[in-house]
Amino acid sequence: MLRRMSKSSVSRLVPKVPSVPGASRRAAYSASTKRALIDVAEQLFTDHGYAAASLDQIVAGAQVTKGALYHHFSGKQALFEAVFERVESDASKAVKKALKGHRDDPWEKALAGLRAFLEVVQEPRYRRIVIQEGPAVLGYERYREQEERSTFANVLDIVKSVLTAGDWELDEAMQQTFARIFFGAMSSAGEAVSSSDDPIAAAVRVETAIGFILSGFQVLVENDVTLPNAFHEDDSATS
Amino acid sequence: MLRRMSKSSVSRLVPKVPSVPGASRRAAYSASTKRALIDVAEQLFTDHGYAAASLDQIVAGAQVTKGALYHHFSGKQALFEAVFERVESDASKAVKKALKGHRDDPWEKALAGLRAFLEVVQEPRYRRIVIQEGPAVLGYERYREQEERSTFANVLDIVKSVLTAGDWELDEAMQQTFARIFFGAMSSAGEAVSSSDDPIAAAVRVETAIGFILSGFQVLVENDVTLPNAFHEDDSATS
DNA sequence: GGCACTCACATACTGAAGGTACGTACTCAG
DNA sequence: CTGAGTACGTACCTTCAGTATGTGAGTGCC
Repeated sequence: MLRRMSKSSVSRLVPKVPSVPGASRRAAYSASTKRALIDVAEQLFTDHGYAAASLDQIVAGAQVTKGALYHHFSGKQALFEAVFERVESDASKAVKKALKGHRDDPWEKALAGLRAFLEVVQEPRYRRIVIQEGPAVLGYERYREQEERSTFANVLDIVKSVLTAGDWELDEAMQQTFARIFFGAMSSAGEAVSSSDDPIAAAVRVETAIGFILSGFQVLVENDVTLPNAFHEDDSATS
Repeated sequence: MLRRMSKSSVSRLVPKVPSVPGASRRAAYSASTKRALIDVAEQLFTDHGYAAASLDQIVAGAQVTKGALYHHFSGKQALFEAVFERVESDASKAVKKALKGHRDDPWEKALAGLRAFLEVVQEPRYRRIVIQEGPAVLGYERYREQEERSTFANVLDIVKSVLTAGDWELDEAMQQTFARIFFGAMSSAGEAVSSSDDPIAAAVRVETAIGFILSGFQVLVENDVTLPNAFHEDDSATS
């Protein structure tokens, strides 16, 4: 029973060795198995969800054993986190790419970002891994840390562009608040789009609605309407 | 070893028997244990999350055995769903209560609903069970069905009030879209509020931001600006 | 008022799945 | 060439959701 790497080395590892030429062969093999684990895990997590995807299935799909998995990851949750980061990273890149070339008109930039996000959110892996399972598996704290430096950063960027369009002086906290609101709006809208019977029509409706909201914003900005800072003073009129 | 109902019947069931006078004693006992299970499950799900809360802990807390649990519920998920429904129902009632007496001014109604929701969303049980774990445990489909007839219904009600304030003719789908967007915005904002270092200040910021967005709406409505229906016709200007 | 019947549980067990301890072949520096 | 460490594989343990089955207290019926 000593035919250890008979199948795996031939059918999976060998074709992917020249990924990083500078590194040693062992490191290349190691990186390859790690990628294979993440690949298979992403697929199974997307298809069946976190709880229903067993580690046995994952390691079988990657043609390794649990020993390999626990060598690369501290546990199932860490593996999920690796998958999560990659999906998030890809999504963030896609949105960021769509944002290029809109440095001049922040409103166009916002709409471009919205369209890109509505595309991303229709990917099953993003829906399942990031939106649906992310908060529960990672816990809201870690979930938020991850979002903070990827998709949410994009939204914050857009929001800042739009807000500064009217020469506004808003503190960081208030900008974050606006970004949170729009981020939540887009996530929810995105979910509605992707789970709709007619995603295209739903996406159009979302664009229309958010476009309208942005129009209201624009009108206020152009008319130099400031934020109702009265809220900051006291709570005099609590019914 | 035949002291079966020695502890349970004395310490827990007896004091709650006269809950439903008309029903038989057996039914009263049964309802009492079911409630106890839901109570304990709600607590443990809130404190430790769905996965980390074991059925053994739950039945121990309710002073029953797994036989009782599986008599009342088909499984762990069904128990969670019962908890979910109650938490959602309570939240919905709280918001609905705050909405009363604002039939005249839809804008005030919206703000009142917002404030009530921001209160609700700070309850740990709502955060954990509905927002954080709900989508993952129930699956997005069932999650949405539940929301549809409770909290989301409230938001839809508010949105319709606001939209019809300007004598608008919007189809149901478009109203639903607006409601989805605001619902997502409020959920996300609520999460930000409840996980903030200073929830009160965060709540004020959210109120300010959403109030501002509503102001933009109001301006558009009062100036008879219609929705950009051009989106519905074609996609002529896709960059 | 006795009696069968059923409901509302309790008890004991099973299988699956995440995690761990330890062994081993292969690689690479020297 | 050789010792050391890496990158796994193997076997086992533990926890936990779910199941099969038993049983006594209520309840309807006569």
